[in-house]
Amino acid sequence: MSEYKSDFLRTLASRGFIHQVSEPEALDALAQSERITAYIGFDCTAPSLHVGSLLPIMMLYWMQQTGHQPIALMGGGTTRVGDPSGKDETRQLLTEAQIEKNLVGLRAIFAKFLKFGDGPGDAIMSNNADWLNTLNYIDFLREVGRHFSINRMLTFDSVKLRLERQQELSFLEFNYMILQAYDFVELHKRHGCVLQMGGSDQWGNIVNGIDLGRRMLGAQLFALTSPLITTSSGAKMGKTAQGAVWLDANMVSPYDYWQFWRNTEDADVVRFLKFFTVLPLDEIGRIAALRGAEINEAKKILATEATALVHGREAAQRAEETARATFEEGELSTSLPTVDVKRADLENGLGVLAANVQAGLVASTSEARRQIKGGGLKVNDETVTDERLVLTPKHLTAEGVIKLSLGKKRHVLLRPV
RNA sequence: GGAGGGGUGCCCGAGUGGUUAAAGGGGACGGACUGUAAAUCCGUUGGCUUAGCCUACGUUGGUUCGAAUCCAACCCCCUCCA
Repeated sequence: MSEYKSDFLRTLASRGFIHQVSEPEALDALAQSERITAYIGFDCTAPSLHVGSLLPIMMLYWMQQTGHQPIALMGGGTTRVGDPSGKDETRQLLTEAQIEKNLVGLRAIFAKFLKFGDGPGDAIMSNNADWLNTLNYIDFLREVGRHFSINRMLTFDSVKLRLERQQELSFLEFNYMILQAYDFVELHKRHGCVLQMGGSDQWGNIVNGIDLGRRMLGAQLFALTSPLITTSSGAKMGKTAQGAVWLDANMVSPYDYWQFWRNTEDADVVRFLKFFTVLPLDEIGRIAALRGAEINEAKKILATEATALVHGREAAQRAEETARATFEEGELSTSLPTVDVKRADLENGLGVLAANVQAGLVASTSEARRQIKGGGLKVNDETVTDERLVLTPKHLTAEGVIKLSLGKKRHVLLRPV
């Protein structure tokens, strides 16, 4: 771990980002002697990135911080093929228009973590559609395809798994690894990129790229993968009942984003501080000394720091303050997530069931009914016992809102307009 | 192309004519206990205008007082053979 001499690898290693590295000594020496360029590929199957993509983004961030050049590669071309790794079923294909739309959203997120530009060390955003879309099939087969052995490709986990389980693997998907390998070569030619990083499930794909680079160009390329992160209780990272935790404020509000981190399991706090904040390690070390209920303080730091990276310091502090007022003071904070209701509807009387559905706390009136039976719904902090309760302007608090709560953690304010 | 097996709720999986909105498990949500944690325990887990009604067991028809369960056709998946 600490035997790395370059800032780059030392930083990544000490914060827990490294799972496997190919030829670590050579890469370490290279990163020490010159500015290196590395890339990570992101697929654009969704309009935004979620917490699951944060880890690779942070790797690019640290890379730039330690004086190297990161490339965020958008898989505009490969998204049209679909990575079979780790999936049982063929992935749905997206139209070009959808992909194009998604790319716009992703760009905005990267800009928060990386400095883009034309200077040395400035980050580059690239799109593999630029070279994949115009490939000539026969030329490609002759130049690139000749270097791939089917015998060997069949031994890769991503392929082997599908074959063993007798699950369909289309020729289209089978080509994914070739295209990804080709990306690496192309980025080496264009930008002198020598390193591809990614999650540990990408190891095989990355190594393919290294091989191809050596065969086609005689270049020495490197691979670095990060561990697969799950929570301590084994759950996948970044999923909640409401779905993925997106990095786009319109999809997941800064307050909800803050709450996501605030609810981290005890055992994960230190690890997450290293991954998802940029706090120096000695400070994290001090935080790590907290025990028992004090860990709550660590979680607040994690939540605020992680939120600040994505949504800005101001929004993070506002989220922290909202949470403090709501949970610690038991006060009503008007900066809780708010849903508008028509004033006329309220004057006519709005059923609690419908109100909670509108607020998005429950998916259906049936669910609202069940939650009331289980004592899980509150109006202005009073448990609802009668599902026929009707909300009227009388329920408005001094602040002019009605507070609806599901369980202890989820609160929404209804505001008449 | 031939022979056999199978498609059930968010997922896995039982159910072979009636009290089946469908066992059991997982996940999820709520409650209790806590520290807005984990573990544990309890409850809930199709929808609606909820003492009732509607929709649901691959699709479409049929048999029957009554079907997830029986029949026919079709679609899809798997196993073995070619």
